[in-house]
Amino acid sequence: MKNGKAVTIRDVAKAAGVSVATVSSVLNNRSQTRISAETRERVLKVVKELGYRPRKVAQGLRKGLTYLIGLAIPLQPDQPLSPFFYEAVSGALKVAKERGWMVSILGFKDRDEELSILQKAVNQRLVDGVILFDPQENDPRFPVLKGNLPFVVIGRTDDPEICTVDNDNVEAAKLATQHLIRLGHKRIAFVHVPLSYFTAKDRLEGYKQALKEAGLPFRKELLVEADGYYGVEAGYRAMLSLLERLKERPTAVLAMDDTLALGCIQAAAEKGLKVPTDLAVVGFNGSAFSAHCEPPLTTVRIFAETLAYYAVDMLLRLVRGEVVAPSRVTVPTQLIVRKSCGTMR
Amino acid sequence: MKNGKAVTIRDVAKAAGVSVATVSSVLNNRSQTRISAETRERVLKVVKELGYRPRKVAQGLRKGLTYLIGLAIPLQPDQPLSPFFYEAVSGALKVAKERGWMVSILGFKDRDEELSILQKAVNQRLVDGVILFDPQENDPRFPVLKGNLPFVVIGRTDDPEICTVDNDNVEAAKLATQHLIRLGHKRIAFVHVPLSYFTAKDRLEGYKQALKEAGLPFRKELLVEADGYYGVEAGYRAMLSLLERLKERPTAVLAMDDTLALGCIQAAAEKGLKVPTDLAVVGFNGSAFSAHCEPPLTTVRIFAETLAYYAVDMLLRLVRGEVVAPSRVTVPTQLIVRKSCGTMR
DNA sequence: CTGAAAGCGCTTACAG
DNA sequence: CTGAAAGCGCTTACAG
Repeated sequence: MKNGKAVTIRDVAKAAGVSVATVSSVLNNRSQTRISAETRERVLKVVKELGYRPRKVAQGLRKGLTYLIGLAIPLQPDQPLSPFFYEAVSGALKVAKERGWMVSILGFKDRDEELSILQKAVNQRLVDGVILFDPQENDPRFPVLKGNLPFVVIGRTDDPEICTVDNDNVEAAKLATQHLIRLGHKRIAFVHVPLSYFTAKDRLEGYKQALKEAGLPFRKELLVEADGYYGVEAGYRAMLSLLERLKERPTAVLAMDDTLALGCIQAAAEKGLKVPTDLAVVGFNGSAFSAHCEPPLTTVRIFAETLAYYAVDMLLRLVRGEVVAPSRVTVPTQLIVRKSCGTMR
Repeated sequence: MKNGKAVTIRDVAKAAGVSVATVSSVLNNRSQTRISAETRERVLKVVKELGYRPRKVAQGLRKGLTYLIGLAIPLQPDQPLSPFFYEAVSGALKVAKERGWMVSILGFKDRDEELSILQKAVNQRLVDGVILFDPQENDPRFPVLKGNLPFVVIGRTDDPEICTVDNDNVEAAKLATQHLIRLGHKRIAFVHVPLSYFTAKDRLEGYKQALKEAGLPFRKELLVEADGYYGVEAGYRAMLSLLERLKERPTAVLAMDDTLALGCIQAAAEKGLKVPTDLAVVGFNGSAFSAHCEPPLTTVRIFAETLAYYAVDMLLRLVRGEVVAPSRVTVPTQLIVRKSCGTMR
């Protein structure tokens, strides 16, 4: 087939001396149509000889499918992607491949671009379904997609009709906070992204619950919203502003993400504070680098690959119209204790 | 259109009282067919009202295109992707979007899987073209693709017929080595991936040239091949074995990648060596984390986003049959001096 | 057990 | 200036 015209089902049919319908039936193992063993064998032989494989795009047009699922992922050239999404892509790819689907990255730099890309995906039927990340309250993406394109959200939503895959973020943050409390900390800061994100909301809730159960007061002044969503710089700025603002500084900080935690460590260093002796730090995600920074980061491991695996699995069932009841899957997290949180005070 | 059947070109034609051919001509601005201003306007109005957008997959079948380009990227769940690929995806997405193409990730865990995926891409016409990374000598991927599917390689090849986008890796490694020499180093180790990769070969060449021009001897014992391709662990093991093997230890090390460099720093620490005082370290890539590790890493910045941008641009021209002469594009690099290489000895 | 025909949603010569 | 027809490469009822 090198350099030649691509071989089509027609070529196979001609070479095998049967109709294209027969070739198709053999290849798809249609139960409706019984094919004699010898015909089937002849067809299969020719298929193998010619190296024929049905064109996905042609099957797709006929079946109304693109065999493509889209991952709506933030991609800023300057601000490199969080390892979280890397793992997610990897998990998505895994299921997709198993099921004969492909994964396309729907990259965007802000919410507006994301919305326009999703709208385009709907209009041009670019993909069969979409995976969405980081849901917010009144998420503007849902109305664009609802009823038009199947989608699954990684995270929590307030709309019970939407399929989601999420961690128990309340529990995760609670465990992390309890760990710090057990080490003797009483003033624990919390660095978070905007609370309109359910993930931030849930983790704040877990943080509060842990304090409450330990009989510690919740102090609003120990909360900081990172101004740049995620990222080292954002964490750095958040921690710096916190340290400058507070009369009595915190002895520990729980950061919503490893990159934010890294930024906190930098800010602390700049203020002459040593981690973990002067400031205990705990992050979220358990990204690869978290084990290799200085000091190694205590973190709540989020299994992004697993989240994405389940999400795509669910999405593919939606695409096939298999799921009726909206499902919500919960993936466990895991506290990884390293040096940055220190030991008993 | 919510929940209803998707609107097709037929619907538009009917609503506008014209033929589908006319709608298509209007939408594609065909120069062959002159359409009267009023017809065009009427069609455009209906298109807007109905929110019609031609289905990509249908256009594709007709034009023999998938409007999809594939990025063949290593993806091991356990070993998270290097930031290099992140940036590359981002660059690829940028051009693709500009030109109305989509990007699909062709993930694989080893060379065998990569080959089988590429073969599948050829047979099933999954994509219109492919971007390949990290070329080797006698690269087994080229024969699979050549003549069957357009492709562009990020890196250097020995086959002049293949389109490539690359850095001048000889020059880059030379500049980095010269910098270390200028700081007073005479025993500079080089941690590299297998030399069958052209990138490793070229960087070794630059390293050698710098030594030679400075009148320093090239010592084979200062070379180490990382056993795990890239990654912190691989760098750690490489450096450890080097330190244990050598009687007289190096005062500096050039690592082929930031993750390898990070591993070298860890190994050094374990052996009681301080970076940069006891050991100067220089990496490659300039990944985001390189500015935030301890100490901040001196590194040769590789602009993966730009590499991918040019590669996809070139690939799209190949797909359209525009490029005749095989092209090779070279993207500049940049030495970023931070703390890990230290100062004058 | 197998084939002829219709059709998925477009675009493109070709007529008129 | 515009439309009828063919066709991209498949799959799927439907005949026979």
